[in-house]
Amino acid sequence: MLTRERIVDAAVALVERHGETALSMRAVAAELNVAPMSLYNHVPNKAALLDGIAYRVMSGLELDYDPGVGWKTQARTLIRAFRRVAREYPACMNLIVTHSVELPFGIKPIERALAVTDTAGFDGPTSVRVMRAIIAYALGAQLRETDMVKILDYLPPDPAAAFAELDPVEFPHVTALAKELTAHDPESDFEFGLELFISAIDALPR
Amino acid sequence: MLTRERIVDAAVALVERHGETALSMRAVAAELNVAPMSLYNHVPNKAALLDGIAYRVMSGLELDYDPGVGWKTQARTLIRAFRRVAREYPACMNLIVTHSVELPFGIKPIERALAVTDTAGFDGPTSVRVMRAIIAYALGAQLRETDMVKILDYLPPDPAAAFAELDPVEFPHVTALAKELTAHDPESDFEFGLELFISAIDALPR
DNA sequence: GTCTGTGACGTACAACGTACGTAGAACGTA
DNA sequence: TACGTTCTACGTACGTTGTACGTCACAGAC
Repeated sequence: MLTRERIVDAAVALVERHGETALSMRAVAAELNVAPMSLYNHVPNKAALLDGIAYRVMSGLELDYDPGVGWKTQARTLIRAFRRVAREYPACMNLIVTHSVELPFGIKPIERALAVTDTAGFDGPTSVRVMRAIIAYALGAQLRETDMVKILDYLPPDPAAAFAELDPVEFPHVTALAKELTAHDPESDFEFGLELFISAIDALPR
Repeated sequence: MLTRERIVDAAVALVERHGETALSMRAVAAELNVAPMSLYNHVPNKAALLDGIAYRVMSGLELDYDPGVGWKTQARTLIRAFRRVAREYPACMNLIVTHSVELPFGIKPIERALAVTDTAGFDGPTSVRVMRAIIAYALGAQLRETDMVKILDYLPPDPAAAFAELDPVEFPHVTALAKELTAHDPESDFEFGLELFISAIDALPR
C-alpha cells in the first residue's frame, strides 16, 4: 500500500544516497517499485513532496530543554539541535535551506527561540531581531559549509599550494593564510561563530 | 555578433525580470533573438552560464576603502557593499547563494576581509574564523530575507492575525509578538545583526 | 579559386513534471 | 449473491528542459 509517509521516506533516503539532483518523481516511484503517476494519489505535486521532506527532517529537531539552566545554555542547546539534524540529513538539509521550503522551521522552534531570548531578558522587538540574526547565522553556516565542501572537491589535489601561488603582493593575507583557508573543520567553525553570537547577545543592553 | 558577455547580460536581465525559474537556455536565446543552440558556441553549458551570472553580479562589489578609518568602519563598509549588490540584483543574488555557484566571492573580497580582521589585530587562524562567521551571517541574512518575502506572499491578508490566533498557551511568545514577527524591515534586521557581530568581534581577545 | 576555420542553426533525444482517462480491487447495501 | 460506489495504481501523452550532433553560410589566407 502506497502512502504519503512511505513516499516521503523514500524521497529522503534517495536524496541522502544520491543527492538532490537525483530527486525526481520518477526516481522516487522506482524506489518504491511503483508507476510514477501513482505518487500523485498521495502527493499533489513535487513541491508538496519537498515540503514533506522538510517537515519530516525538521521533525527530528530536539526541542526539549532544562528550564533550570541559563539562557546561554538553552540557546546553545537549541542551535546545536539544528546542527544535529543537519548532520543527520546533510543533503536534505541543504535542499531545505536552498529551496526555502515553506516555513521549514514551523512555529515550535520559533516559540522556543523566543522563549530563550525572553529568558535572557529582552523586550519583544529585540527578541525577534535577535532570533532573526541567529537564524540567519545558522542558515548561512549550513550553506557555507556545503559550499566549502563542494569547492574543496573541485580544487586541485593540494589546494593550499594553489592559494599560496597567488601573487603575494596583491593577496598578502590569502597567501599567508593558505593553510588555514583550505583546512576545514565545520564543527569548530560553527562553534566559534556561535560563541561569538552568544557573547554579543549577552553584551546587549536590556 | 553573439558573445559570452551579451549572453550573460541577457541572462541577468531575464532573471531579474522574471525570476530564476524563468532562466532557461531557450529563454535566454529568445531574449537575444537567436536559436538556443547558438549559445553553446560561447558557453559550454548552463552551469557555466550561472557562473557567468555570479561573476558579473559579484564584480559589482565595491571593494575600495579608506585605510585611515578603523577596522569597524572598514568591516561595515565591506559588508554593506555586499548588501548593496544584493539589493541591486536581488533575484540573481538569490540564485548565486542558493546554487552555491563556484567561488562566488572570488579571492579579492576574501583578501579584503582578511585585511580588515588583520587591522583589527587578530592572528591568522582567528582571522579566518571571524571571516567565515561573517560570511555565514551575510549569506544567511540574504537567504532568510527572500524566504521571509516568500512566506509573506503566501500568508493570508492579515498575517499578524493568523499568528495571534494560535493557541496562546502553547505559543505564548509567538502570539504575543505576532505583530513584530510579521512586520519585516530587512535593512534594519540586517544592520542589527551586523552591529551584533561587530561588537562581538570587538570583544574578542587578541 | 580553393581551403580552412568559425559561428549560427535545425534536428533529435532523453529526462523531467504532470494532466487525463482507465481499470480493477474493496466494500457497503440490497 | 448482485450491484453500485469509491479508491488507487496504472498507461498514455504532452509540453518543457538541457544539450549532442551534423550542417551550412560566410570570412580570411594562400
